[in-house]
Order: sequence, then structure tokens, then C-alpha cells
Amino acid sequence: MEFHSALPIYLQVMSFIKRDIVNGTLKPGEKLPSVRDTAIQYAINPNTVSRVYRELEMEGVSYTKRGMGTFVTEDENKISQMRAEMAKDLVSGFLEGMGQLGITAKEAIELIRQSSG
Amino acid sequence: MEFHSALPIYLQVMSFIKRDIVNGTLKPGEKLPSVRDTAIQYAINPNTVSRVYRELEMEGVSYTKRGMGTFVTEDENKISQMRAEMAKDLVSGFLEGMGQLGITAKEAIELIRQSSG
Amino acid sequence: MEFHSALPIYLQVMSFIKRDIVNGTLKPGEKLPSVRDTAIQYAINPNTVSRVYRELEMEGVSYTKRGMGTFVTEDENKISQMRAEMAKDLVSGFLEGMGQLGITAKEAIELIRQSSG
Amino acid sequence: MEFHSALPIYLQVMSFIKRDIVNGTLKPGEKLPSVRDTAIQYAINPNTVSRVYRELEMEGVSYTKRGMGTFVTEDENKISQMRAEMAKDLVSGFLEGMGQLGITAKEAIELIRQSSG
DNA sequence: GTGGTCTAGACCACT
DNA sequence: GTGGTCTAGACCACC
Repeated sequence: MEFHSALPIYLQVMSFIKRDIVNGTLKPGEKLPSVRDTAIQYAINPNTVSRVYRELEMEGVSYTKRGMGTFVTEDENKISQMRAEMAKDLVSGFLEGMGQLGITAKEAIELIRQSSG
Repeated sequence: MEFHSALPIYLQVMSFIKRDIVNGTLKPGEKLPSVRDTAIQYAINPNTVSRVYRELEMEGVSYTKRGMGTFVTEDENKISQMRAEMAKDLVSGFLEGMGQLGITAKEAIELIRQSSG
Repeated sequence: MEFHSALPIYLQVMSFIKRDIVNGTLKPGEKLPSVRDTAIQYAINPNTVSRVYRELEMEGVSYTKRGMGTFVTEDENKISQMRAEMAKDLVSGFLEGMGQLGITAKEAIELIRQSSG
Repeated sequence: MEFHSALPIYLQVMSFIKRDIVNGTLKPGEKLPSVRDTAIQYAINPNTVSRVYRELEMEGVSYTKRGMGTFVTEDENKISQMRAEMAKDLVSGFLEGMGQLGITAKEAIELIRQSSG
């Protein structure tokens, strides 16, 4: 696992999990791996994973059943909203980068067309 | 100045300078700030800037006049090529990120249209 | 080890290594000594060797496996090309020197014949 | 003026002057520039030039007329001998360099033929 | 153990 | 004042 250390690790792990939820790798209602397993998977401290799960729950992305574990939300609207939000961030970052090269949104769209055939 | 510490500083500074060349902030033939001034500007070691200038020159992005300084290439084709390359990298990174969200290029274009209205 | 101080040390060490590759002392795919060992061998700073290895890699003369070491390229065409290039440099330098003595290429060849019997 | 500082400067200047004698730039019996002028020309210390002239005279390359200056020997045989000696050094250095590339004298001659048309 | 990066500070040649 | 080179010593990621 490699982290872009500019961002706190817990935020990066949150993004990874959200991405997996959004693209269906983790399905609604599916159980997330245990804190301990996730800590091993990303080679980080279990306390950091705890914080990740806590923040995900605060955002409504997951919920906890005492003694059972942590589960992906079953609220499909919430998931759609997450996807939209993450996509929006990607789009704005992309347009900002292109703008710094002096490339307009219109031209950017044309480049995407060429790139994706 | 803040660096995304995942990438070596010298690569990030190279990108900054290339971006300024591509978007016209630095014009063809214009003198780059001295190694020492650039080191102060980014709060890094002059040796690191030295490496940046050396690598830029090896890429054909700049040239050096001994005792005079380092200058932006006057080869406009080279600059166009740089812009194309940097744009291509942004596009492919963007499409990869969207793909991870389960979003196609076609849908991505639609999102850009909405975002840039 | 003695250096002709007119040329930067890193260029001279590059030449030594290339020469050993070209004449088969270092075989394709063979591991080069570590940065630290080479630094000791030539009694120079490891940073200088680092630069040597980096530039050799950029020239396609070697490649690096992270944590494993630096290895001679396995591209025999590249090696042939290096030999041709280095020989060409020697020949042109030789002919230039002879020219300064007022000796033509034809006469130079005759001198080589006599010298090598 | 640039010196390959591995060799003492006085030896390098001696070579320059001998080369000019051998290729006819300095003719037999011609007066060499004054110690002072030569010192300025090569941007070196007059004492160094004095040594150069002294050693040249000891080798029979030049002679001194008190109060008149230093002159190129008029012994054409001596000059021919110098040319032969300098050429021999170049040839042996060339063959040694080619040998280090695994190239024989025969192949070297062929390369010279190709290079000089 | 490997190479890669960075800092600090020095000296050099050329303008 | 400019970039170029070198040393010294440190820390990092990967194997």
C-alpha cells in the first residue's frame, strides 16, 4: 500500500473504502472487514482504522451493529450521493489542472473523446 | 510552498515550471530565476534546484548559457508537445479515477458539461 | 584511481563502466557493484556514484530493480551501438590530433600498420 | 585556454608549442613570443613559461640568443623526429583505447577508412 | 541490503 | 553572479 503522505492516512483509507462502495466492490449491507484485518491490509495502526470507521459512520456511509461489526449502508440514495460527490471532486480537480495548462473545458472534452475513442 | 510528499520535490518543481511554460507565464527564451533564487522561492536546497534545471535541460525544456543563466526553450513545437503530454496525463488520470467510480468516459463528459456550464 | 580532472569525475566513471560493458568485462544482465562499493572502489562520494548510475540508466545502459541493485542492460543492440559510438569518438579524436601534426588519415593508417606490426 | 589539469601546465604548454612547430605554424628559426607575451597568451605565470622554454631548449627544440630571445631549432631532422615521436604517442594511445573496446588494429584501420572517406 | 532523495556547504569555471 | 561539481551525512522505501 502506498500513501500520498500529504493527506492524513485515515482520509486516504476512507477514500479507498468509499471508492469500493461506490463501484460495487462493497455492496450495500455487506460487512466491512474487522478493524484488525483492515489494519493489516493497509499496514496501518488499528487505532487509525477505528477512526476511519467512526468517521464513515458519522457520514452515514456505514453503520455498526454491536458485537456484529461494521456494515455498508443500505441507503442506495446515500451511495449515489457519494458517487456524485466524489465524481464532482474529480471533475473540478481535472478542470483546474487543465485550466493551469491553458485548456478550456470544451477542449478538455474533445481530448477525452480522442483518448477514449 | 507545500509539496505532496509522495512525489520527489524535484519532480514537483519540474512540473510547476513546465506548467508555467505551457500556460505562457514563462515565455520562450525567457530567463528562469537563478538556481539560488528558485531555491529560496520554494524553500528547498540549491542542489535540488540544480537537479531540476539539469533534468529540464535534458528533456529539452530549457537550455543553459554558461555564466548567464537558464532559459526557456525557444522551440514552440517542444512546448506544444509538452502541453499535449501533460494534458494526456491529466486526462488518463481523470478517466482512471472515474472508472474506479464506475463512471464511463461518456458520462464523465456529461458531468464536465454540467460543471462548466 | 586517478582522474583526469578536466572531465567531471562522474563522466569518467561512466566511461569506465561503459568500457567494461563494451569489452565484455561486465556482461549483459550482470549486476553492477552497489553504489557504496563503487564509491569505495573509486574513492569518491556515494552521491557521485548515484549520479553515475542514474545517468547510465537514462542512457539505457543499465536498469534498476528497487532494493535489488543496478544491472547491465540485456539489450545487445544497445551495447553494439555504444561500442560504435565510443570507437567513433576515439577515431575522430585521433584523426584530429594527427591533423594538428600535419598527418593525413592515410599516413595515420600506415603508422598504425607499422606500430601494430 | 583550458588545461587538462592532470598534467602539469608546463608540460601542456610545451606540447602546444611543439605541435605548432611540427605542423609548421612556427617555422624553423622563427622567434618564439617573449616569455611575458606567452604568459599572457596562456594566462599563466611567467615563471612557468620560463620553465617551458628551458625544457624545450634542453630537448633541442629551441635555442636562445642572449638578449635576442628564443628561437625554433633550424634542425629539420629534429623536427621530423618530434613529429614522429608525437605521432607515435597518439597512435599508441589510440590503439590502447581501441583495445579496451575490444577492437583490433586491423578493425581500427577500417574504421578510420570509413570515417575519413 | 539496495538505490533514491534531500540538505548543507564548499569550490570551480565562465561572464 | 551564473550554473556545475563534489563531499559529507542523513533519512526513506523497497526487498
